[in-house]
Amino acid sequence: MTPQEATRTQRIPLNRDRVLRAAVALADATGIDALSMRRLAQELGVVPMALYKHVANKEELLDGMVDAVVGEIDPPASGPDWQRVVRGRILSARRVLLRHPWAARVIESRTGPTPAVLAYLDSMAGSFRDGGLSADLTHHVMHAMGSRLLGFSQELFDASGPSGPPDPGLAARYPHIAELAATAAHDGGSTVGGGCDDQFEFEFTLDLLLDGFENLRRQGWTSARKA
Amino acid sequence: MTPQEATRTQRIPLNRDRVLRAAVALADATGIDALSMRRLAQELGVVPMALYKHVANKEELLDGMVDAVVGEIDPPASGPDWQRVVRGRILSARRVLLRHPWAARVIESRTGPTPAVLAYLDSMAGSFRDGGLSADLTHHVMHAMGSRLLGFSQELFDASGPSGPPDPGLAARYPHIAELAATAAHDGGSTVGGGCDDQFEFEFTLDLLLDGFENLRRQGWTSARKA
DNA sequence: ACCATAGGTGTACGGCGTACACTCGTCAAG
DNA sequence: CTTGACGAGTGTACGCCGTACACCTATGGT
Repeated sequence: MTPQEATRTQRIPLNRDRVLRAAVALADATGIDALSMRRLAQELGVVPMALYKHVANKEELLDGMVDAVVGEIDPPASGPDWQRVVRGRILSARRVLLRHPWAARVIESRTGPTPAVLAYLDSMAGSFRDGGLSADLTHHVMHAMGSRLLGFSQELFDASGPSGPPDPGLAARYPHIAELAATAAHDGGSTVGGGCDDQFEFEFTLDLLLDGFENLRRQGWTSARKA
Repeated sequence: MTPQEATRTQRIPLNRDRVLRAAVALADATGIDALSMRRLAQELGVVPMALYKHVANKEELLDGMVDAVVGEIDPPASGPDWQRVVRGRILSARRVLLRHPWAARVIESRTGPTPAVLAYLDSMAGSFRDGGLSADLTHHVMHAMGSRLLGFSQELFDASGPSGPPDPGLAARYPHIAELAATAAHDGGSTVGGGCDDQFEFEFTLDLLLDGFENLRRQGWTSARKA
């Protein structure tokens, strides 16, 4: 086999998707700390700088990996019981994050939410709204779920729009998020800026859990596992 | 001023505490990504390798920083109302983590819990026990709180003892944690190893929140802020 | 007066992300 | 068929990182 033939057969010319998939696979196999541009390039049989024709830099690579992983989460089921719908979706998200143990930390390390994350959050908010929760309640409920159960940390929400007037068209793409942002904006409570009252959100979740715990305590709750 | 005098006056010979405090201050001021051994050494007017006489490596430096920060959390107040006690303590922890925005991520990135974190968790568990919650319920409640509200992620708990028989003496130092570990061990449910049933803990929290949300919804809950 | 020791130094290595200039294969226009 | 633009992959190089290792030097106990 001549070198040219060898070259010709192995060229499958490498596109952004192949790069992202290889990156996810490498992170799954060897951990996120072992994922370097150089190592990834080697895995793809290519020189490190070749990757930069497909991703701008490592940050964008990580963004792409996050989107790939979040894209694995099942779409919401349909049904009349909103708790069932939300529960199933979140358990699907949890399964995805268990498949990619590095993902939760990477998601939390992103400075701004990526499109797939926004879409996921938007559709989740939609499930609450469809279940009959008010936009107001949905807003706080989303914050509460952000307390790790969604896999995403709190700050993710705030980062969505710190700059000036909201991008029109964003409301069209993510209607539920836009609705939540609106409710946050027009109840000009304790915060000065346009953002959410983080302190309120935190205490909302905290008190909800504490009351729940107290109820369980009063009922003499026990985990009742089959021993 | 001779060089010797200059040397003598500026020598405050640098100990582990000064290193840790400088590291925390540097991370507070410039962000955790800008905290490098070289930069920190420069801040202390010293050559990079000098730091290694006081911390074994960067991981241990980060451990030390975590302990320093967690040590800032107020001790639990005393009082008959356990919800008040826990609430106050957690809000203190939150204030600390807001003062050191890098800390939450660093804490979650540690592979094993540091002594101050263990002490904090132990004393928190003690507050629940003192409030009358059973050891069993306290166990799950701690997991639920670990869902970000404590500032620490879930996995922190599991890491506490994956290896063999538990260290005797640890039970003496952290009695409540030992108690929780015991309840986890002897209800040999769905898990094979000695650890917790993560799935159960996750769903426990999830269902608690969901039921809380549904109750709020039924009551037509509204955030009732003074507009 | 001696020397062990603890704290600080200097040099060096391998790995990282990536800027920049290049080569080379492909393909459309002349 | 020639040409030349262009996109994909290359090679070299820079500055940062953590840290191993050998060295110096002041201090304090004998």
